[in-house]
Amino acid sequence: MPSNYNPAEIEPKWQKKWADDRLYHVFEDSTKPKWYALTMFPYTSGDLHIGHWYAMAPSDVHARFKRMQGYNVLHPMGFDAFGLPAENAALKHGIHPHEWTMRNVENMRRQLKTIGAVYDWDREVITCLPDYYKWTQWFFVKLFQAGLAYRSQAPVNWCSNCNVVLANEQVVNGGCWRCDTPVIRRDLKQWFLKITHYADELMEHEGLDWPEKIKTMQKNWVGRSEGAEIHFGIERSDIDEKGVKAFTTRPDTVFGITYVVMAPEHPLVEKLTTKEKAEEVKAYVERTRKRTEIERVSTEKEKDGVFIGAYLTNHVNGEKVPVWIADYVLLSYGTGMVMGVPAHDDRDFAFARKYGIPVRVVIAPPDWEGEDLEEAFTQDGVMVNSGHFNGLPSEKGRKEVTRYLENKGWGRFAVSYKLRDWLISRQRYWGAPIPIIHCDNCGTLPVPEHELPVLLPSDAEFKATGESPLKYNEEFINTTCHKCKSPAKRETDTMDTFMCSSWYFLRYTSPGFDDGPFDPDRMKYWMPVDLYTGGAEHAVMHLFYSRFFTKALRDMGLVDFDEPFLKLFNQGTIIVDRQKMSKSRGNVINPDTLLSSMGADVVRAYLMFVAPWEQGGEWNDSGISGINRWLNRIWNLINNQYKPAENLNNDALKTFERQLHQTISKVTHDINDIRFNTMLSTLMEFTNYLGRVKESGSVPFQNWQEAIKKLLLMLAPSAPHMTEELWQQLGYEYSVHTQKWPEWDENKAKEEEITLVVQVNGKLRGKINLPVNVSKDEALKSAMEAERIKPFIEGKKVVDMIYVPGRVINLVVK
RNA sequence: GCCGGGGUGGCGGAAUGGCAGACGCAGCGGACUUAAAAUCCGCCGGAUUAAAAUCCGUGUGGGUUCGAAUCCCACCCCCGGCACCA
Repeated sequence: MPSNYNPAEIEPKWQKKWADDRLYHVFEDSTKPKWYALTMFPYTSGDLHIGHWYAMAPSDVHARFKRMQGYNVLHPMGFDAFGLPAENAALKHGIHPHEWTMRNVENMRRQLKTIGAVYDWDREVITCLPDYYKWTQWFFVKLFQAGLAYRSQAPVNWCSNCNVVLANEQVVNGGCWRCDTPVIRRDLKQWFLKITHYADELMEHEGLDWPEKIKTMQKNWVGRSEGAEIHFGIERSDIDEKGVKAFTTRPDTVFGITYVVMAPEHPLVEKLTTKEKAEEVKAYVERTRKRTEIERVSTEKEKDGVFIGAYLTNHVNGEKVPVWIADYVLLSYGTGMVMGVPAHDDRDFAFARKYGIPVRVVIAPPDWEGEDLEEAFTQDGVMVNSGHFNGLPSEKGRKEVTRYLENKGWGRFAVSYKLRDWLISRQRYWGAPIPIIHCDNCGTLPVPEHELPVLLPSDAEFKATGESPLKYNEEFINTTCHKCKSPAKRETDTMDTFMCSSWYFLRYTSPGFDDGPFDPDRMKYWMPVDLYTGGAEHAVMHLFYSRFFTKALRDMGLVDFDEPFLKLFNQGTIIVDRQKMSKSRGNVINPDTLLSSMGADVVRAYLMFVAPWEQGGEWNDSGISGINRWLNRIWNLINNQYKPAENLNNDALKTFERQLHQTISKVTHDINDIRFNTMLSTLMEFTNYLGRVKESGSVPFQNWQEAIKKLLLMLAPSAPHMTEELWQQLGYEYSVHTQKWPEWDENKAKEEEITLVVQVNGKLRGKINLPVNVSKDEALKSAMEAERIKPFIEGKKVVDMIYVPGRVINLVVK
């Protein structure tokens, strides 16, 4: 009596057996090539939704495929467990962040297990546990010792809702990346990591198989521009400074400078401002301070500014140029001051018009005869009104002028970057404490290695006041200086959670290792990651930071590679009702209920089938039933006895073999190239074909059984539970997941007959079947003689014949 | 504004210079059933048509080619990213 496909019964059964047998236990096996397949680990938000499945299930399919191909595959899973939501939940519900987080870990681990992935849970990593964050702190100390971590007073991004500072990368459209609250500027003493040290290297993606999009985003984020720093003279007896610098990419326009603009926060503004202007300037600076980043950088807003009464000397022509301040000039970029060349910059042009500042043309537009400009001319041209540089093309002028300035001591070649150092201190509780002590005698000292971890006290009051909760924990804050033994204070800020995720992929290679963050030998065996999959939203956050970490570790001699992730793949997003899934919209698809009705295998396959993985797709309840029907069809195909017909012929068998081998070839290519949707449709087509063969019984039992076996092997990565069950029913040796991936025979896959499309004047008029080795002349002859074609060429002159072997014949007639 | 990606039946999508719409969903018709569900079979871009067949059809307009969804130019729309970076 054939059984029914009942995933609710077989899936838990096999998951338990695989776990009991440690089927997916991974160790360093030097006899096999290694494959490190990494999926971005989830944040411990509480519930796994279908979006998580969309990230995890297809990557598991690919990892399983690699296993069957003979690779020693590491495909680990863990939890990004520090972070604000834990603290917010604590404030809201009165649960301790640790308890909230670990409860979520429990639940999510349970849910992750239902996916049926090859995760080796012995390698699980949880970033909020002391045996992990000890090493996060250790890395901080190493970075500090290498001169890559420093503390500095600076204007920083502040989210007034989260009560915390944000790194530049975490400000999205002028708002907080978590809650969208517009960020404001605050002057605070903060810890930074010197990511700018690697600016040039981070722009390069040499040898990396990454999406163009991400590479471009990272390049733009670094924002390298070449130009010059130009000095201006301060000729004032009441001021010590003799000069001030501006950065420009257009040194060829220095003769066109008619004013300069400083950022309102520029340190010289107060000194330079004249008495008469003091009040006006002060008001403008105040207003700038209060503005959110969004208001300040909005391109919609008309630029405004204030003349501060002072003048600087433009060395190239000795002119005195007025000094303005305007909030569109940012202290954080370049030198915090720009030269104003209205004739050749759109912003300067608008600014000069508004305030009646003269416009002087120094790069002649084509056919220019000295008339006033209607708009700024920003392209290249010939230099005019520029002393002895007149007549020089502006492109050359950029170099010549800079060289001239350098000789005179009035400037130099310079490179400027948009990238800022990574701000990593956070004024919150739920993070790894920064392992630093402040001693009145010895200054700022890193905690010695043997004293790590600096444990996060469990009894801190975590009110979101904008100050570090640890500040008020006497027991935590008071310590002894290990150098001079006098009382000292601990640093009370915690680290950005992106610190934790910048090295977790190294920890997976040797979890539990006690003598360092990772076992150097095992790390060397597995790293770098061969395939990293996850969302594109981490382009200039996690992915960027991880590359920085790797390069810093390389320079410390801890790793010997330059890049952590060789191939990167970004999956798309699953949407519901044309919207992104989210709790607040109430459109979250809960995998748990799907599992009881259809099973994990159906959900896995549906997610891969719905659209190309990189594109993402819409969740559709009736769409998934198509996959459910298909898996049931396979189940029934195998559970109902196959009966060969009485008279078998060899041609039918040849066709059968050809179908099988073509399927293996197509499926292998598709799964290898991460084209899961077409891989599954190929398997569906083959299933439909097998259904017809079964009806006719046209091949011997032996061949049928062999084809079924290969079908199961090809389906095993996608539907691991069902195939394991059927594999066992057919009496094959446990487990289907330790079998070899089937191979195809090119000879058996080859077509014996080809179908040639026959066109007349480019229009399809018929098809002819011919042997594979047909000659050109024979093919053309057959085409002209075909019944369907004759009417179209009769009475006309054939002027050309195009023949593409195996594909098409095109008869051009007049 | 700039930089990516995209626009194909009722829907998700396939085909990246050679048969447009594979595969699946939905729909329609039929078989089985007392009936329904499930399953199986057939049809399923539009127009003309009894049918055969023909014509039209891949965002819009042009071009290259024997031949274009695919390549080139211009434009429109959608999605993602960046956006006073001097």
